Amino acid sequence: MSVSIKDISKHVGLSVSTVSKALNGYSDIAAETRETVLKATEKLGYHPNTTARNLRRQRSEKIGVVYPAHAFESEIMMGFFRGVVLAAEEHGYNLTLYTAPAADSEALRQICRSREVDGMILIGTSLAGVLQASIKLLQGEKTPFVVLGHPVSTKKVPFIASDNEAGVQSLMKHFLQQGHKRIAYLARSDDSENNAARFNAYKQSLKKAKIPFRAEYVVEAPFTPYSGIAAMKKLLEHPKPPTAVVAFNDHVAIDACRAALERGLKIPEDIAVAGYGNIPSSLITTPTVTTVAVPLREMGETAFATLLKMIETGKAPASKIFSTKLVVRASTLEATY
Amino acid sequence: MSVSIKDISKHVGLSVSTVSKALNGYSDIAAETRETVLKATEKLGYHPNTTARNLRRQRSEKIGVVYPAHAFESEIMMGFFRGVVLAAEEHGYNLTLYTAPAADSEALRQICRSREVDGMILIGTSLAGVLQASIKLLQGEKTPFVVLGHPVSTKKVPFIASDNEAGVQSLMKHFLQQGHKRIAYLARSDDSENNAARFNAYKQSLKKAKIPFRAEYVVEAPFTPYSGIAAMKKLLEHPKPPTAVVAFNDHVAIDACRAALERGLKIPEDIAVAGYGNIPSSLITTPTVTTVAVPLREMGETAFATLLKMIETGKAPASKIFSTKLVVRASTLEATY
DNA sequence: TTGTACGCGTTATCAG
DNA sequence: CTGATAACGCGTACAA
Repeated sequence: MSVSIKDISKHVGLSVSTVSKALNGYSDIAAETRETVLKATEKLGYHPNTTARNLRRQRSEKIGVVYPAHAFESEIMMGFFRGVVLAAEEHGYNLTLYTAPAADSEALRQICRSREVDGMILIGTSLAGVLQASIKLLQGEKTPFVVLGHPVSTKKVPFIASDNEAGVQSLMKHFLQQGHKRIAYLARSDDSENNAARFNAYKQSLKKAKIPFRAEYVVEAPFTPYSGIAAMKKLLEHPKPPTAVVAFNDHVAIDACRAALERGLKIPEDIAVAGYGNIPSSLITTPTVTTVAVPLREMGETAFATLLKMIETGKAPASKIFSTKLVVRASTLEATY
Repeated sequence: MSVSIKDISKHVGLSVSTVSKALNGYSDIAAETRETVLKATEKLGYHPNTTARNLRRQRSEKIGVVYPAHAFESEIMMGFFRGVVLAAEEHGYNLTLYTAPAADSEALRQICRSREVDGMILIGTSLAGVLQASIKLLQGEKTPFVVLGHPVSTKKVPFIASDNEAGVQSLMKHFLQQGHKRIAYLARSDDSENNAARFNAYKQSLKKAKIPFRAEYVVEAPFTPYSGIAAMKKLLEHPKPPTAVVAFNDHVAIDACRAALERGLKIPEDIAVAGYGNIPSSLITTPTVTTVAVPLREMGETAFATLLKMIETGKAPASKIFSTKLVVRASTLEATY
């Protein structure tokens, strides 16, 4: 058994509540008394039992982070995590990890009802529908939450996302200016809202440039390691393969590059490839990958800050959409058609 | 206020304790009574308050994971994390995150005394001394803990590590067989024990091959992003630069490759580079990086399993050292001297 | 300024 | 088989 407030109470001959007050900085405690208590605290090596404190205070100073099962394989997620972790540390909160419930969201409800966290951050991207289901469920509970890395159409749910449309538009503009006509899109329908927005920007850009949309130039790359390789291979089997590829994200783009290189193609001369996210890996592959830079860490920090505000004020702050920045690298650089 | 056991008690007209027993599967409860209680539970949407339960049970079903501040930038750490996360989920435990205390380990003591976790996993690698200090402190507490990814010389502290010596030896053997005479080592003294072991294997291998050790062929690459670039540059300034480089880990090796390529060198013709860890990135860079494969995920899982055993039995299981496997890739492949 | 008493939600013990 | 009672460790109106 650890040393508790009761032990101190006995040791200094004061009541438990006096000790408690002294420790919690109440003003109605004699300076001398406080001194005595603090000394005993030091001497006995007392540390408040957070479980008991939480039970009493009805909060835990902990934030739950819910993430898709394979998050630790995605550098995008890790970028978000970094931000959340940093912000949490700064504000004296700890993080409790929960993998997103594959099917039943019952687990989530349990977490809310059990009050083991003061709020939750849902890191976006998950199998289609799962995130939506989770959101729906959480709306029925009182635990505040924010969604990170994924726009949410449901009103009143604060989310932190990047400007998918503008990001992909800048990419498309880059390709169109280079004279590309056959531009493909490697999709991730699993990541519903993000994909929808990026796909839409892709289509709109084509339309604006009066280039007909071709369904054969859209191939799926699901959220499994190296899925982009198979997707790209399929794309290259087309009799008139694309000259440029917009990948859903950098992981897919990197995979796509590998697949193209393995086919003996030159990047960007034969085919240009671009991604989304500006993850660390996009800088170390050959060729380096042109991408849409997204402030992952900052978004994570903002998600935390937003949640904190919800916890403190009880109100839902506005969602935030971060603007992006085109980063042109070798994978698209030298192509001039 | 959430619905509590008391509400159910009222609703079904049974005492609180009977309800509790029914819910916890005690055998001395009439089947019918249990049925009634379970139904009410369902109807009222009851979920046990874990904080209260933990206070009573004196445990939290949570494991603390302590990691160095920049862990989310290291794929090695992420590999460990994956394993820990998976194992925790499988065993119904949740993870609470703590960044390793930079200086004062007082925070760690607080965590132990406050009993907010049942045990802790210290993910190795941190600024020199910090991990040692933490271990020393934790030994004075009763919270069980294991160290992951870092051998520990202190007896009675269970750790999960990879076989550094054998790993680097296999790498050195590979280089020596190719005829390399000038082999360099990019060190990371911060990661004390791992580095010591790898460095030692490097030196021993040289000695065995009767190649004199040269201090100029050892350069530091601290635990900061892209530190390997500067280290490699320094190495290449040597009038007689090495023909092969053993990097502390894959991140450093990848950096080293970049630096060499930027200098216009060919890999592996001009200089061969090998790393340690077999992280995902080592497979997607150009050239792909020869490395020592380490079962990161499995190590994480084992760390968790070991800790669980400690929690359940109160005894300290043996440490485990995982054997490694040489993975030869393009960065060393074609060199034949 | 200090102490008393109670409650947070749960579980364990012991009578009945 | 069921229920009253205490206890886990802490915080806070209220009384003294």
